[in-house]
Amino acid sequence: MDVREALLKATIKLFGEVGSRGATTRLIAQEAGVNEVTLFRHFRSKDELLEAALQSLVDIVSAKGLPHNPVNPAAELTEWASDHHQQLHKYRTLIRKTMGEFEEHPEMCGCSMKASTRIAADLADYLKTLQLRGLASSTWDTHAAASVLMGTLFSDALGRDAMPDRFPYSMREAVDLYMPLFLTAIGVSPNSKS
Amino acid sequence: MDVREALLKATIKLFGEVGSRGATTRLIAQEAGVNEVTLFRHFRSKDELLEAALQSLVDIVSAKGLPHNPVNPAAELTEWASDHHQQLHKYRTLIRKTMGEFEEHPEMCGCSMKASTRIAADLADYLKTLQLRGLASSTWDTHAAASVLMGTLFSDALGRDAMPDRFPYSMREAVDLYMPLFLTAIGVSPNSKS
DNA sequence: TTGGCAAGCAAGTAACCACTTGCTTTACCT
DNA sequence: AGGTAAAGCAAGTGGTTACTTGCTTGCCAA
Repeated sequence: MDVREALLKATIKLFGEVGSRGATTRLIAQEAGVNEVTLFRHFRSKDELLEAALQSLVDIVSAKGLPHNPVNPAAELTEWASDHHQQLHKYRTLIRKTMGEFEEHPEMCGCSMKASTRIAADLADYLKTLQLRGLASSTWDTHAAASVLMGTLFSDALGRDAMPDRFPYSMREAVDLYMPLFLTAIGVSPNSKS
Repeated sequence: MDVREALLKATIKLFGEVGSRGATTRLIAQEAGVNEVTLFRHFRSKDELLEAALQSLVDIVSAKGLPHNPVNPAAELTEWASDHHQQLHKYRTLIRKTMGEFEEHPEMCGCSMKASTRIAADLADYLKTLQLRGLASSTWDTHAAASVLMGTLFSDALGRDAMPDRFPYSMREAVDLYMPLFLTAIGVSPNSKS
């Protein structure tokens, strides 16, 4: 397998476990199964490696999008939320580290932040379409509603393992508990079927 | 002023800025205006200092509670949310670092997690009371509803500075945009006045 | 005046870090 | 067989880290 790819993969894994300062070049090289010197032959510095690793991850993780033409808002939003929730949970340790190091490595975190911003914009667009077509009530702000749903999923996926008492229901039940609340909030009938 | 207190304060400030690995004993001592050796005369190790510092902070930060007897749910929840939102935003860098180092220092983060869990339980209790007294609908789970509100405020307070595009409204407007959505979700009239 | 305690200060220790250098080995291509 | 490029390996460099040691200074009370 490609050495460069193995280094990127090892970097992502270790970064998620011990952060950028804990992920030493020695550990990364060992995890990738290559010599430490080889690491510096492929990347000029550790910072360059970190940035490339996070960038490669953002390229890989492309979330499923919402349909451009809403047909069954309740079903479409629920499926989207479930998928987004799982993605967040899968990368929760990485996301936590990235957030924690935002002040120190803003350029490194920038790419993941952009991904999140794009997803939020897509969701807000979808919600706007629902309003325009009369499939939802029009008394609320689309960006605010998108923040409510994404914030709920985000804090659940990231806080669930650290604070089990705060989430006394399984990951699978979670979305089913959140969605009726959200759909009621935006005035979409939870029972509609196509 | 007390040396020990100055060290705790400096530790909290630096931890919020550069994390536990970045907050070196040299920096902490310099920030506190004492000699580095003095630091080790007051605390056996850096870890002991970090734990004491976070513990002291949790003792200081005691959030305003919700009333035991709901009178005006919309007003009471809005005031509580605004207060909680401001607290989260004030300590956002510290919270980010704490989350990022959860895997490495679980015992250190445990105290702040407990605080969050207690606040969530209080909110869930309040919401349960609303249901029992017929002040809200009863079709939703109280813990899930608490997670929706707290998750929304949490991700806004922590993500606002990193992703300004995702939150195209000011911090003061934010709660006013979120609350109508949440109150609608739990079946509380947003317009009720006492 | 004297004793004790808290803090300052200079220096040092052992470990670890990112990164470099010089050289050898392996593998593949013609 | 021979040439080339990539990887391994041992060793080292300069810097930083947590933490220690030995000694001096200042202050307050008996």
